Amino acid sequence: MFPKLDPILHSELRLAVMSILAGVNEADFTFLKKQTGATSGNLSVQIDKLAAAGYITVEKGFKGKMPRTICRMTPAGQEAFNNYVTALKEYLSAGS
Amino acid sequence: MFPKLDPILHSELRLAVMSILAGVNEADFTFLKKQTGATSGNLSVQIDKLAAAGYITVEKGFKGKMPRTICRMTPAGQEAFNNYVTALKEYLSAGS
DNA sequence: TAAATTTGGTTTATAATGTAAACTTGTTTA
DNA sequence: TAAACAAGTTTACATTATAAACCAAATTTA
Repeated sequence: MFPKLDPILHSELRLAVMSILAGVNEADFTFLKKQTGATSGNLSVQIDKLAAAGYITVEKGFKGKMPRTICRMTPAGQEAFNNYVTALKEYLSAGS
Repeated sequence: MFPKLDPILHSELRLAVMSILAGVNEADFTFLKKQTGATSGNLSVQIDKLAAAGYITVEKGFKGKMPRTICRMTPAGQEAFNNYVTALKEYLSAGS
C-alpha cells in the first residue's frame, strides 16, 4: 500500500530548501533564494512553515550591517526528510 | 539547479494512481480506490485531472449491469511519469 | 547631502488545490 | 416495495501556494 507522504515536505519549494540544507547544513536566505529561484515572499513563507514544523531552525543576525537569516536543518528535519525519501520510493518504483 | 516538478503529478493521490497504472496498464475505479484508500469523490476528481492532462484514458462501460470505469495510462502519461521520477531524484539525492 | 536604488526580507491578498460531504442513478436483497 | 448497496459525480469548504505590495535600513549616485 502507498505510504502517506508528509505534507510539509511534499511541496516543491520546501523540498528544495530541505534538500539544500541536507547537503550543507547551513544556508542563508539569499543563498536559498538564488539556488531555488523562488521569490522572496514565497521563500519567507515556506521557511516559516518548515520552522513551525520543527524541521529547521532560523537564526536572524547581521552580516556587517545588513540583516542575515541563517537556516539549519534539525535532527527532526533530517529524520522527516529521510522518511519522505523512503516513502516516495514506493510511489516511484513502478516507473522505470 | 532544481528542475520544475510537473504539478499534475506532484499530488499524492494522482501519483499513486499513475504508479499503479504504470505497473498494470489497466485498472478500474474500484480497484484504484481500494489500492489507494482514497474516497470516491477525491478519486473521481483526480482521475478527471489526469485525463484532462492527457496522461490517462478513461473508458466507461458496464460489468454486467453495474457501471465500470477503466483507466489506462497513455504514452504521454508514461513519459510525464518518467520525467517526474527523474526530476524528483534531483531533490532527493541530497539526503543519503 | 538629498534622491534614487538595492538588499533583505515580511505581510497580505488572490488564485489554485485537495478533500470530504452530500447527492445521483441504478441494482440487489429482505 | 422499501431498505441497503454499488459506482460514481457534484459541490462546497478548507488548505496551500504564489505573487504582489509593502517596509526599513543601507548603499550608491547625482
